[in-house]
Amino acid sequence: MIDPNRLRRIAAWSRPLDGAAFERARAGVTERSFARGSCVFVQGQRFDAWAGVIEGLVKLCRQSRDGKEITYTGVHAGGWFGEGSVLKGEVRRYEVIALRDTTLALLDRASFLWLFEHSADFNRFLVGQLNERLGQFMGLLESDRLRDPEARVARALASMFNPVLYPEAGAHLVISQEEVGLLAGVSRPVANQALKALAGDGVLRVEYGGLTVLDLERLRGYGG
DNA sequence: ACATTAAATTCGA
DNA sequence: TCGAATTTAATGT
Repeated sequence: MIDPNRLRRIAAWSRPLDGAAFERARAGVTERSFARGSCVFVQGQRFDAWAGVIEGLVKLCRQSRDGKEITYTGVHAGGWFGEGSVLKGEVRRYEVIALRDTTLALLDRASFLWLFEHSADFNRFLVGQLNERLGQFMGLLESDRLRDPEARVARALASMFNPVLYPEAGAHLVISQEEVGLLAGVSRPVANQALKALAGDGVLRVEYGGLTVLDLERLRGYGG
């Protein structure tokens, strides 16, 4: 069974839980590693666990009929995803790909539902998370500049700096420009240009193998 | 696609 | 264990 301190470290939601709920979470969490490029969850498969990224980076995406791929969002260390599919007990509507070597924590469906039924603290976290995602998707709908690479990159990044979804994350993120491109749905060179433009506006700073956000509000503004 | 530069790794003392 | 040399990864155009 997972060490209690490790669980607290990798799962912000576990920290407010009381003794019984915390033990239930402890019993339900397992860890699993995925190689870069591998598929974590297949679209259409029945999904039975809620997942959190301990280390690495995954993207949630969907193949449309004409073969084009739509990336919903990227999830990096500290982020949890899949609550929708677990709650509704329905098949996955999207697939999850590891963009680099990644370790996930998995909370099995039975434990998730138990916490959902018995823990107000757990529900508080869930509601906050769902609300934040709703806001993200409403922003997506409003956006009229989805074709502009700068806006796409800005949106992809802004979602990864969401302070509710990533309570631990600072302003710095380790991510290559290739990974930015995969998340934003643009080529690596285009991602490079977009990042440079954003850096020129003083919204962020690009570094080797990563970037630092200087003005999150303005970064958000690029998309919606 | 190619050239450049940063970082990680290996190897020899 | 230190640092130079080599290899790998990321960036810029």
